[in-house]
Amino acid sequence: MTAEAKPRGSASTPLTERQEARRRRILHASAQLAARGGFDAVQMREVAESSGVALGTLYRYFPSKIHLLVATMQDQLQGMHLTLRKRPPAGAGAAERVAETLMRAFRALQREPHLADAMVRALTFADRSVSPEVDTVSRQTTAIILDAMGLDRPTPEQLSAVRVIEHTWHSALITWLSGRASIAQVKIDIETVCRLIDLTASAAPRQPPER
Amino acid sequence: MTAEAKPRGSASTPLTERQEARRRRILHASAQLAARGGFDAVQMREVAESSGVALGTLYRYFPSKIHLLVATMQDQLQGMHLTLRKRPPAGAGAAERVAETLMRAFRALQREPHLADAMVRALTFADRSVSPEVDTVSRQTTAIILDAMGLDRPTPEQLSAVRVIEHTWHSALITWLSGRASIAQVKIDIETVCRLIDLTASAAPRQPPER
DNA sequence: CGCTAATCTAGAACAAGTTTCAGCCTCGTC
DNA sequence: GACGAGGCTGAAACTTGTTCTAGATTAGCG
Repeated sequence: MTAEAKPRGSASTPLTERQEARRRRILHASAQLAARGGFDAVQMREVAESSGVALGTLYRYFPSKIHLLVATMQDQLQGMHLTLRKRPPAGAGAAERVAETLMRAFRALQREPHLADAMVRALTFADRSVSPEVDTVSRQTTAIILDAMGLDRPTPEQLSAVRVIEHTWHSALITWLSGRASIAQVKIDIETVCRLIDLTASAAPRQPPER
Repeated sequence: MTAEAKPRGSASTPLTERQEARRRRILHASAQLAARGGFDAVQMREVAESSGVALGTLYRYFPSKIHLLVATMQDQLQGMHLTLRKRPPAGAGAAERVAETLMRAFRALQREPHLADAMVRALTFADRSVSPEVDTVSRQTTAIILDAMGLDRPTPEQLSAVRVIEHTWHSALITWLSGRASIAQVKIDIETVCRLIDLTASAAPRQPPER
């Protein structure tokens, strides 16, 4: 019942330097193990040992394996967002640009399919106790897509389209990771769903369809 | 290395009557436990005891908890498909009919949210070893949607749209189950993605756009 | 520097999914 | 009706996520 200050979340306690370093080591170990063997290879004891931290400490930083992997995803997504921003997509329409961006992200994931597996499986398996963290990931993804669309003040309709695109993105990734869809198929699905953007664009009077 | 004939899958061994009964008892116990407490409440020992079967036998019928829950979903989906067929959707366009059908299915799931949780979580968490079973579920879902569209010979484009709808359906369910989206939001997402159907309809020369 | 509370460590312990095994039972066959 | 193969049972064992505890360390503070 004491007002404990766990090193969780965002602004609970500022985290000392050593704590920040520990957290970073843990995330690094997690990503490394995940890259090697996917979700199953990320074993809490191994993560602890591999990052030079006691099991109890690992659990203090990340209250479950799912929390850990979702945090790993936040970490990776952040890097990806920065990378993507460096070379913005070149397509003419918003739909093309979003599709191009997502395909670029997809190719990045293909380079580490096991890591992708671990992160995506954790994300979709997460229950209510991880909602805040999953929500953060979702917001990051939304930001990436809106970036690609070149919007900063989207209409509700456009937000709906973006949500649907995210749904498709996650689910398509899963079907690919579990070997039920080919890379080509994922590409098609992404391109298909991105057409929704044009649909809402015509309804949104922001960018007049001067053609 | 012996050519064992496990009571798995479709056509391995015809399954005797008692075996069929066992299988049914197991699925029933699974659904019941799931309906009570969701994914976590489906504990293999409990399923075994509750269906009057030894743990080893349970594992002979369903090689993992995920297999069991995916099979449970197949079972439930089949029932749902029959129910839905009885009263076909009444909307004018294919998009409306699909949206209506999915919303009807969604309301059915809302009646047993814990069961929905267990099934959907299992479905998205399934790895490659469950691919055939997950694929069956996917085909069942596709059949339901095509039914609602009133198609029996869809174009590749329409199949893409259906796949995207399925993606959205699964992912939207997950966000709802984990409390990150409201029922209203799921409705909007479904309606949004269903607009894709109209998009492909105009491109498909089957139903001439006689206005 | 010395104190106190919080944090960290090592390790045991627990929970639930999964595997294994010895022995009994059932089914199809002769 | 006896036989043999495979299926079923009961129980123990193993794995990995998670929790708990006692003692050592560390951080912040007077």
